[in-house]
Amino acid sequence: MPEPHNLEHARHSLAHLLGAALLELYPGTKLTIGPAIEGGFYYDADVPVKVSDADLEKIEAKMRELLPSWAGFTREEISAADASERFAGNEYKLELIAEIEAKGEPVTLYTSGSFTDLCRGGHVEDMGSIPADSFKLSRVAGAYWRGDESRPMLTRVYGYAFASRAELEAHLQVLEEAAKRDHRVLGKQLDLFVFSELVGPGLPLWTPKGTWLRTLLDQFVWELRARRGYERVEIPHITKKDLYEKSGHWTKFSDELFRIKTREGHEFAMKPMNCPHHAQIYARKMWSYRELPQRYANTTMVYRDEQTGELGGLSRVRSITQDDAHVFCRMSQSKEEANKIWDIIEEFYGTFGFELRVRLSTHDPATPERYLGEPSQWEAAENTLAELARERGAITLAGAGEAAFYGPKLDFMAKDAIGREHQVATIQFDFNQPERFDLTCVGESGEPERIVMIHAAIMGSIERFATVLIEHVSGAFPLWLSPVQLRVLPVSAKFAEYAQKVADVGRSVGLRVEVPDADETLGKRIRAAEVDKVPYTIVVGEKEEADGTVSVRNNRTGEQETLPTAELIAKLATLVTTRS
RNA sequence: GCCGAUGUAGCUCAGCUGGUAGAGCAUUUCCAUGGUAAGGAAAAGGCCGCAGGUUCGAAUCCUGUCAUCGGCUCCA
Repeated sequence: MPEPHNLEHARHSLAHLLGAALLELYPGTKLTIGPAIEGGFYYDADVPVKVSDADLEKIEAKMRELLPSWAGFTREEISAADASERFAGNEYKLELIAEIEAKGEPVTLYTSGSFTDLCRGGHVEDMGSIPADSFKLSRVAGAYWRGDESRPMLTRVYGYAFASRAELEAHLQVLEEAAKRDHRVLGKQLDLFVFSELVGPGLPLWTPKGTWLRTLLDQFVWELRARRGYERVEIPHITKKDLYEKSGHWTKFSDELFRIKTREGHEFAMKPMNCPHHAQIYARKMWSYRELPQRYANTTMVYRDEQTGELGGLSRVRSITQDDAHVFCRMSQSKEEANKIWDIIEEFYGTFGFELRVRLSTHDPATPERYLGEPSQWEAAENTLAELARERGAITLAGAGEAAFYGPKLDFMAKDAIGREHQVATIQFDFNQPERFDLTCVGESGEPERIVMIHAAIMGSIERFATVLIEHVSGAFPLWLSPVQLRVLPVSAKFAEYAQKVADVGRSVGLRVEVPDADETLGKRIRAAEVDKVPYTIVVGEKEEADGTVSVRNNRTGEQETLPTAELIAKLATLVTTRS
């Protein structure tokens, strides 16, 4: 969302102030760049000493100390040569100056207080307009110069900045809310998955409850696919390197491949993707165009040797479960197939209340060498996708240059309950693998015809989708997806038998029901069900047993009612089958 | 992988400047037999991440290592 223009100026001005503070506190510091960002600002500097989070207070104090001596910013335009002299010894600024000069832009300096910085502008008129309590330094981090990992690592200090103290605090509140929804916290609390130091980083272990979640999500996707003619396939998790040499992935993925050498010296790899395997299933025979499309679905793990620093919770792992599917079809069928996949995506994400946005990712005509295949083929495929988007009335973002090297795609972004957007599903056309594996069908004329392959992941990866979903619903899954759907609590042990009877009625229609021992007070057991985010708690005692009823408590709303057992169970069963 | 921080009981966390560990919740047992968000008591539970080093003595200081977190780079 766009923020008031002057707030961005305030943030940028505060970055200057931060730079000045760093310079004063750490002599020998070489400043680089300090932009405004969403929510605040940062400054990247080459600081000769180690700066840690503990120093933030000191830096912030220095900023507040300097602030009153700053007023407006004065602009000064100087020659590149003068600027270079002025920033002699600061190779970062010199690099920037050279770039500005090369672009033919004016070299400008901005001064406030006693601090002058190379800057293109965009400041507040008066530093006095920035409340001293409207900003807060948040953390120190490392960042590569120019975002290039082959270049020096700089010290980056981040700060939050808003128009007022109240807005700053509101922002911190939002962050706190997000932290409460953190899938790592909820995953532990709800007992969904764990990591073991013995198993290794990025290799999640799924508990019984977490496995229910995975299974139910996968089943849902499978139902949507089965209705559209997909068939399940299964493949081994390792393969000879030859497969990836042929597919072209051996070089592209080489750093990420987990390699295996057999005792006879043959080289294998854990699969980092499934498409080549699926292509080999397709390639098993000659196909008539009448038999196409062939649609193969396969939920399976792939393995990628991600750098340890990139791993985090479930959102970035080394064993990734993809709900992968590939459609092998003629180009003329591709639109209809993409349309069907889109239907699945819409129904799937709609069920959870995600708002979707679509990006049409096309090739960049300026760099044809980055793409494989005929320009005419690309154009046709991109037109197909654009047409489809138009027909569906979707608001599509243009993503020129965002295509994969092997074909254009539609990328879907889902907005979650607290407004964050996540890239989720994709529909990708692939010209590369049909070419490399010589995938064809026999057309009407009896001649072989090159086919197209469509990659169709709905969740993308179950791990990543699970993080998005857990945080979206804050751990309170809809009934159909809850690992435990119902907890039956007898008021006391006297009614344990009746509680079991009620549970059995639920289980007979496929509900997942728990009946904990009545060895704690009722209040405590009700609280436990609430904390565990079980959707419904049933309480039974003397009255219910006599009437054949149950008292049910909706743990999402706190409402409760008493009704005949059969009636409640039938109601819940309906909610489950309709996924409402 | 890089920069910074953190690692103490199953979980969440105390443990000041070095003198070999503590709470709450969870667990187990006993009492209480409960009516819609925590009844009471007791017990058990720790290679203070791991390996070295400094020291009479290390959870505490130093080095290395592993893991986690916040970023960077990369990515489903």
